[in-house]
Amino acid sequence: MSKTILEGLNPAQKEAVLHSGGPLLILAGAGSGKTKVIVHRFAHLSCKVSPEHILAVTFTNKAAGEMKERISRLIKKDIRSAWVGTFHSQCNKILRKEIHALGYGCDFSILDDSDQLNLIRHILKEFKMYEALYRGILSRISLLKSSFVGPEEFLSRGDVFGFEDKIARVYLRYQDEIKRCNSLDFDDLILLTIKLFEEHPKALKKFQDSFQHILIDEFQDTNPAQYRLMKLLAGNSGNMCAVGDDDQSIYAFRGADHTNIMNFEKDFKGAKVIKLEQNYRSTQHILDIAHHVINKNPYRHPKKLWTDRKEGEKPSLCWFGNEIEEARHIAKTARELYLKGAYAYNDFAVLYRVNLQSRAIEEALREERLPYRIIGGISFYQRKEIKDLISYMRLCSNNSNNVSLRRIINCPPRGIGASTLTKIDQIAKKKSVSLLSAMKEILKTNTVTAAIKEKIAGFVGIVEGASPKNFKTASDMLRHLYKNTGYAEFIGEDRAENTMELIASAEGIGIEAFLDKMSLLSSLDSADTGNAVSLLTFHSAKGLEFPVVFISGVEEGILPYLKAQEPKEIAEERRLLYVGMTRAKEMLWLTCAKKRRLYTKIQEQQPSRFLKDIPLECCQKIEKIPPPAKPGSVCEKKPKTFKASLYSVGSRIKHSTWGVGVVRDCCGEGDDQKITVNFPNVGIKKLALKFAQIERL
DNA sequence: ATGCGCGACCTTTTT
DNA sequence: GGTCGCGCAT
Repeated sequence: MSKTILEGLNPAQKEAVLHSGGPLLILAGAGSGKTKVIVHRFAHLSCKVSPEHILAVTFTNKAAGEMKERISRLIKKDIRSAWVGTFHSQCNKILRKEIHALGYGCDFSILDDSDQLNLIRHILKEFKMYEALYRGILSRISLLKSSFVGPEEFLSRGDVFGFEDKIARVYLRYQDEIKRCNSLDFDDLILLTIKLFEEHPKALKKFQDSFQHILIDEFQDTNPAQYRLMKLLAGNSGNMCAVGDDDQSIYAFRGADHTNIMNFEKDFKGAKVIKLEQNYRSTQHILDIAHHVINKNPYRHPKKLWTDRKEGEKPSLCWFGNEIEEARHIAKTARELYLKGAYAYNDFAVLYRVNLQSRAIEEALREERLPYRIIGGISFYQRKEIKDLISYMRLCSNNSNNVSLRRIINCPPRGIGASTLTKIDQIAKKKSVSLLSAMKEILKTNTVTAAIKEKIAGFVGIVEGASPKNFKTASDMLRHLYKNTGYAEFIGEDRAENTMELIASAEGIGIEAFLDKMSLLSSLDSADTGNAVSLLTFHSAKGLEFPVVFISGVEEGILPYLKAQEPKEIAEERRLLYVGMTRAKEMLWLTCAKKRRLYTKIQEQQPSRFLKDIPLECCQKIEKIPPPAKPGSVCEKKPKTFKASLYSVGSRIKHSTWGVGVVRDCCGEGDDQKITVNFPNVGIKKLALKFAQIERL
């Protein structure tokens, strides 16, 4: 058993896995086998203590899922019930059992960020504050919460300008409001768990005893609250193992504090520190330029990645007239590599700083007929119809959830508008009850017209008729709601399809479990299957790797982004580039454009300051491609028309002698049609349709 | 109560 | 270029 656990590990990894107990900090460079170490360490520990006594936390469901799977494969045990999960899901699990000690009901709802934004907007309106900055306000509040600054304390700090004062008032109100809704936001999940432990030592003791070892992934991304929670749980044993890389800290804007890494050794005296510097992902050339970029950052744990893989091709740096040419070059290069047969579509990734950059790239890829997928865009679960139906469910299972009620009270329109809602709100406040209870109150009185009463009664009827105890599964409840709320008639065909998909995904799942899952799910969790070029931001690229990576827009204003001004912010932008570069396994392109269209303005762009830190000799070529001389003469937007060919790119065919292959290119028309096919065991072949004996699969 | 036009506004976002 | 909220008109 123990032998397989150590198999294939290098000395540093082995040391990390075998470390017997006490605080351990693993500084794991990009591609150094970080997850492997955590998985193997978990397996090693589980030889002595049972898996339920190990707490392993990650930031994403995806990471947690992968970790679970790899662990159970390694130790050949079902660990589905083990404590391997995200910070938020672990806290949810604890709080569902223990939150009554803090005066909440255990049926609390979890607000997602659109719920939070709606609430903030509502509060601003109520305060007659017409700030267009509600997004900024929410993120301020979240930052304050995750660093333990309560509204009262924030208020007492005072400030002369009054804006902070306003935020403090909104903050206070926000906190009261969600408490009244028996709801928790993501920060509360962490904060209330801390509160529980700090105010109820017995509860803390119980979990401290239970968790004999703690493993934290992506430690550089923890915020002060998350770190404090982990320190509490580690208690005196200090059996805490944190794995992270300060060079990959790119979430400071969300409160992540990578100085947690620096503080670890202070907080845990005698902590063992192990560096993982051998990289298993990239070629030496890629590591070299990445190192030149990151090495300029002050305050980092010095480390230098190395590899014994081949040197590979030198990364390329290209410079184009505008973002369209840049995108075309990327698409063309990808296509050429693909046609050579060396790479599949999903070996390519195009990375960018801001989502709007994807537009030009998408267009170019379509022109080249390369399939692509955008990772991390708007997710299925953020669609209005999905969120609405979930809100109905939330309200029905937690009648105090005013946030959900506000969302759907007039959706589909049922004649309960702003004025009626205000009336309901006033009554709710006066009697300090939930909005739904206030509506029921109104029905008993004669304070509103009969017409409005009827509408209110209709809504209350819907909610009461859909009590969760009436249903066995989440899908039953959704089906019922979809019909009885009038939603079915309210939405169009394509949206109806989405709701069907939602209902299908809820099949056989309990209502509470389903709601938890929906609250704690993210866009990145949805399937990433399919063979396609990936388009994604640096942020979404973290933790991923691709044989061929294009980094677009390496320009001042994009990377570093315009809004990054402070040295701290610039340092984070630099880390973004570093994260991007270290995604590449074999080939890496850095591209820039002289002119770039941002929204409606066309801007002159300068090369990024970060490029100056890369020695010339480290790059294979610096291509300068001047913009076309005559703008009119170049095919502006030649709408390429393709005859619907029997054999489209990507389809599979069978050849009489070479067997099964994948069509990589089609050209010519009519009798002249030729296709390029890659036969895995034979290679690339060009076939004339007229002669070749092929059959479509 | 709803529908429409105008203007402001844009990062990144694991939960 | 697209979204979202506001204010005005119906």
